[in-house]
Amino acid sequence: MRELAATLVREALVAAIEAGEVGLSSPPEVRIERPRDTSHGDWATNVAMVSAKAAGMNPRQLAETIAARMSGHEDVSAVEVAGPGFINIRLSAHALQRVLTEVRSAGTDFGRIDQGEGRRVQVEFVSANPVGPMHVGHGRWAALGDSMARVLAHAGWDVQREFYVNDQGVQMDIFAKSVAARYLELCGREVEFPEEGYRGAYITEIAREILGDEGERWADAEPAAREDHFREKAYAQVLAHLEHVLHSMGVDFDVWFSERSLHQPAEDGGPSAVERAFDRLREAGHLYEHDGALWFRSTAFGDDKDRVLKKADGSYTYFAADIAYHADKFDRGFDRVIDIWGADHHGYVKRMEAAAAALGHEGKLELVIGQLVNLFRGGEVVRMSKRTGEMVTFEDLLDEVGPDAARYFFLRRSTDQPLDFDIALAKEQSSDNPVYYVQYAHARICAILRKATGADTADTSVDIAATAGTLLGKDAPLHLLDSDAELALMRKIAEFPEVVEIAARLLAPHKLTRYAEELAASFHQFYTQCRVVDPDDAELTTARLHVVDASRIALATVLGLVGVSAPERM
RNA sequence: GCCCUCGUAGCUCAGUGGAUAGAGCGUCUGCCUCCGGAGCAGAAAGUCACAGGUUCGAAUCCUGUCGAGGGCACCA
Repeated sequence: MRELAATLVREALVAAIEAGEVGLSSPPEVRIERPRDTSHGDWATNVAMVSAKAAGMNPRQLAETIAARMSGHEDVSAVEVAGPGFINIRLSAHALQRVLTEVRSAGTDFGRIDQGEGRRVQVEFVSANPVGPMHVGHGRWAALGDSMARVLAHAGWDVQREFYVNDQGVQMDIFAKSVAARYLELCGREVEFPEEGYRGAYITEIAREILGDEGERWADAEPAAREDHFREKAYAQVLAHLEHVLHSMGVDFDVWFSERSLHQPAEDGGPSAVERAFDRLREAGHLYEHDGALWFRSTAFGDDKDRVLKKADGSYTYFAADIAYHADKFDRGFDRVIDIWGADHHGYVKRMEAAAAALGHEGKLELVIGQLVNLFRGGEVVRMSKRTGEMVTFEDLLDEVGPDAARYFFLRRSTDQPLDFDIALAKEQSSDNPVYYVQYAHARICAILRKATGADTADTSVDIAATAGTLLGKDAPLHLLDSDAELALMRKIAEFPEVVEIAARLLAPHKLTRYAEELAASFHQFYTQCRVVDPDDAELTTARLHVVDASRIALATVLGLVGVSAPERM
């Protein structure tokens, strides 16, 4: 639609130039935007204001000249000059009716655009430490990353989802020690629980499981051997659990990338990925030694201070592995590399950007910072304490509100805004709950389509998409669709490809939920004002069923990008 | 102290340098002989934190002040 409007303006401008009405050698780029106030029309352009000086005309005069050549076009119902020289364009009912046919032939491909042109993009997200349950923030980032991936794919990108597994380091060691301590307690031994150990009940459960599987034979083993064994067992179990929880919300990863692998020798026995990354930085002159440690001169790329990569004791910092990890991502040939991090990691942004630049990939890395989630229950803050272990995990939340409500609520706010998640509202089955509001519109549409078949509306075997296909032939009297409610609904449907474009470009999935609510509202308004199935008017019924079915497709498609189901009945 | 993010209606939040700043909730007033009322219509509600600057034009960009959250390890 935007392209249609731009083309209309461009053609009018070219015609005016050729007719000698406008003194321009070549037409300028035509920028089309949405007027903030819809009463100004569907589209507006400031092209007359931008090129007035070059044309030697005043902006309004130029605008009038262009507008005159646009009026009368079958896709334009009104064109007017406003303010300092805006050209406001209202598309005709004819142009909107044509969209219905496009939507219905596209099906779930509706809104697919070619922004990515098949280029490759990787989205890395969640990447929670596999040492315990995920918190609700992880849930938000999971929904965010997955929807981002879905909308990027819809916008023509070749997308890969990746989870970076921190399977090495201090956290893992503490984790192993914690499990070992619980195990020994279960064996009736006197043990001192590690100072910094994880005290969650799940640690004891893992220990109990090991005890059940392998008996007490580890009680008298060497502590180091015991911890090594427990670390592997416990970590594999937690990782499988994370995968399971994410999957139950419809989030699946293409790659689970192990941090540990970065430290292991290459397949040919050569240096590890970490050492190879060091070599690259060293050759480029970005490393130096100081106080027995190896430093990265990140200040050369805008960081606040230089960073240690290899400590004086010979061990590597987390950052060292992260540099190697990103070097590996770049080597894999992605055109874009997107990381979604929690707000608690945002202090890390500058040094990672510095590392990307030092590796010769400035601008290829996009760091998205997801703000945290505050849980409420009917307006009351849900208090959580890590110390006492009193907390609502992501899994708890999923169990309580279900995957649809969870995903929908996680995506209702812009990424850089902290999210207040009201558990009571998410469970409510009323119009106050936006996910029900949107899903209800879809179920209502399906009820109409069932009704239109004349079949038993209680028959659950009706295939809605197939029904709509057979019910509605290619030629329909769409010109009958000209009431305000019908036009408004068609406008909203036609807006969808634009929403995909913006959501993908700005990496902003909350545009999707917002659009879904607007579309649902347009549909409910249409429903209230226009009776669809009317035995006395077969023509109008057919035409309206076309809008209804196009609404169904648009709603189901946007919900698909959000990752929420589109129920045929509720 | 330094860095990052944020500050928009009573509340929760949209807003891509454009025109008279929008939506939901809440408050108030209405709409069911009719395809699903889990719906719809209407009303009231604003110093876009504040002060400068850039621009033909700023909620949006820049600087400063105030306020909120987060980050400032040879932790991850």
